[in-house]
Amino acid sequence: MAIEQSSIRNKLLAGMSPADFALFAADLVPVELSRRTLMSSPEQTIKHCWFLEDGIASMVATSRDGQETEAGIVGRGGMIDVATVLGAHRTPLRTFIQIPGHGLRVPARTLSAAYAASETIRISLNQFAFQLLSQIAETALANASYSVERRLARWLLMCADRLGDNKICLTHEFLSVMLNVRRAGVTLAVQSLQGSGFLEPSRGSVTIVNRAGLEAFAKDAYTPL
Amino acid sequence: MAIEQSSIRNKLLAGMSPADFALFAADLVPVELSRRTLMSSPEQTIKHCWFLEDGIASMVATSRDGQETEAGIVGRGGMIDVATVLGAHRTPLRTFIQIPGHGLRVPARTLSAAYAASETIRISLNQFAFQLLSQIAETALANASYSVERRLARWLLMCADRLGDNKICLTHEFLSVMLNVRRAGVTLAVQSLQGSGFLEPSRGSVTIVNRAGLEAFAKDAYTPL
DNA sequence: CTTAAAATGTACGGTACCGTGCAGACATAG
DNA sequence: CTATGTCTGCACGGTACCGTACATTTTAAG
Repeated sequence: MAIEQSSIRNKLLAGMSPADFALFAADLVPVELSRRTLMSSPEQTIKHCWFLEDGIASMVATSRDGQETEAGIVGRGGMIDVATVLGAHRTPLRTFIQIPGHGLRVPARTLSAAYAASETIRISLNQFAFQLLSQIAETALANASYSVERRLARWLLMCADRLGDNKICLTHEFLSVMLNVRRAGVTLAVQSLQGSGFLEPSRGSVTIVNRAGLEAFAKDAYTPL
Repeated sequence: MAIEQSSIRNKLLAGMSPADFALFAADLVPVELSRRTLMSSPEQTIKHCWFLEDGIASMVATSRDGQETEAGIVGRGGMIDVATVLGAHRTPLRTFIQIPGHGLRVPARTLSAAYAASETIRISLNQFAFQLLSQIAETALANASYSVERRLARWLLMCADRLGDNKICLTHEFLSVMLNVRRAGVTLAVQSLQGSGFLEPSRGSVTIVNRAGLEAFAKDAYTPL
C-alpha cells in the first residue's frame, strides 16, 4: 500500500515532483522513532535512510577515546544519512534520535538509485547536503569561539526551529553530551538564561519563552534557517 | 591550447576518464595562487572553481562579529568550491590560499554542466564533498574537545599530508587565526611540541621532524587521510 | 507509602586558557 | 650600517571553564 505524498510532512519528500516521488514511494516504510534509536554509526555500513516527519536526529562526531560532540541536527527538513546521497556506504558520524517522532525509512539502495536516476532529486538532496555542511561548519566555529551559554542558546534555537515547538524535552545530561561540556555546566547556563528571562526550565525540559531575546543573546553564534 | 591530462597533479582531475576530462578541459586555465588569494566568500556569488595542483587552501567559517575559525583545508586532493558541485551559488565559508601554489581555474558553470552531464564526475566530486563534510565534523569535535597543543598537532599533520612536505611555512599569527586561539598560545604550543622532539620551528615555518611521535601525541584528534 | 532511580542544584579547588603589553631577534630596504 | 617592519618569546593578572563530589528534589516502581 503506497503512501500518499500529500500526507507527508517531510519537506524533501513533500517538495518532490510526483514522478520523482514515485521512484521510491513503494519502498517507503513508516517507522516510529524512539529516543536513542541508532540510525547510522561508523561501525556498520548504511542499510537504510530516513526522512523525518517530526522529532529530531542528532549527528555526533566521535573519536576512539570516547570524546563526542554534536556536529549537526536534522529535523523534518532533512534526511539521514547524507553519506548515502554522496555515494559513501559508511560514515564517520553517529546519528541517532534525540527527540522522538516518526519517519519514513527507505533502503539505501533505493535512494541511491533514485538519486542516480533523477536530476531534480539530485538537486534537492544536494542542496540539503550543503545546508548540512554549512551547519557543521558553523558548529565548528561556535565550538571554538563562543561561551557555553551562547552555544546552548544557539542549540536551543536550532532545535526549536526544526521542531516547530518552543518546548524542548531534554535533560541537562543529554545537553551536556551534545555541547561537550559538564552536566553542571549546562545547569549553570540554563539558570543564567532563565535569569535573563529567555527560558523556563522544568524537570526534563526547557521552554523558550522569549525567542527574540534568546536570539539577540546568541547573536552571531546562530544563523536562522 | 588544451591542457594535457597526464601532466595534471590534482587527484580529482587526474583520476577522471578522458571523456570526463574532455568535458571541461577547454575551459581550464592555469593560475598561480599566492598567499591570501581569495577564492570564494559569503559576499559574492561563485564565478569560478579551482583544482589545486599544489599548495593549500583554507576554508574558514566566519560570523559578523569577526570571529573566524578554520573548518577545513583542501590540497591537491580536492577542489574549490564544493558549493558549486552541490548546486549552491553562494557559500557561508570563506576560502583562500594559505600555502601558495598553482591551480587550474574553471568557470563554475562549466563545472556544473560537467557535473550534470556525467555520472562518473558526480561520483568522484560527491565523494570529495563527503570527505570535506567529514573533515569539518572532525574539526567541530576537535574544537570542542582537545587542547590547543593537540589541535595544533592535528592541524600540522593534516597540512603535511596535503602538502606532501614536512616543512610548513606559516607564522604563529596565521596559525592562531586558524585555530582561533591567541598568537601567544600558538607560540607556547609550538614550544611544547618542540620540547617533545616532534617539531623544529624556525622563523616563519615549522618542520615536522618526528611524524610518528606527533601522530601519537595528537591521538584521536587526528585521522589520517 | 516506601524505596529506588533519575534529574537537578550547589560547592570548591584546579587549570588551561585569555587579553594585553612589551622586549628581543630577525629580515629587508635604504 | 641603519632603520623599520615582522616574527617570536615571555610575563601578568584574570576568568571561564573543568573534575569531582555531594545534597536535594522529583518521578517511577513495588
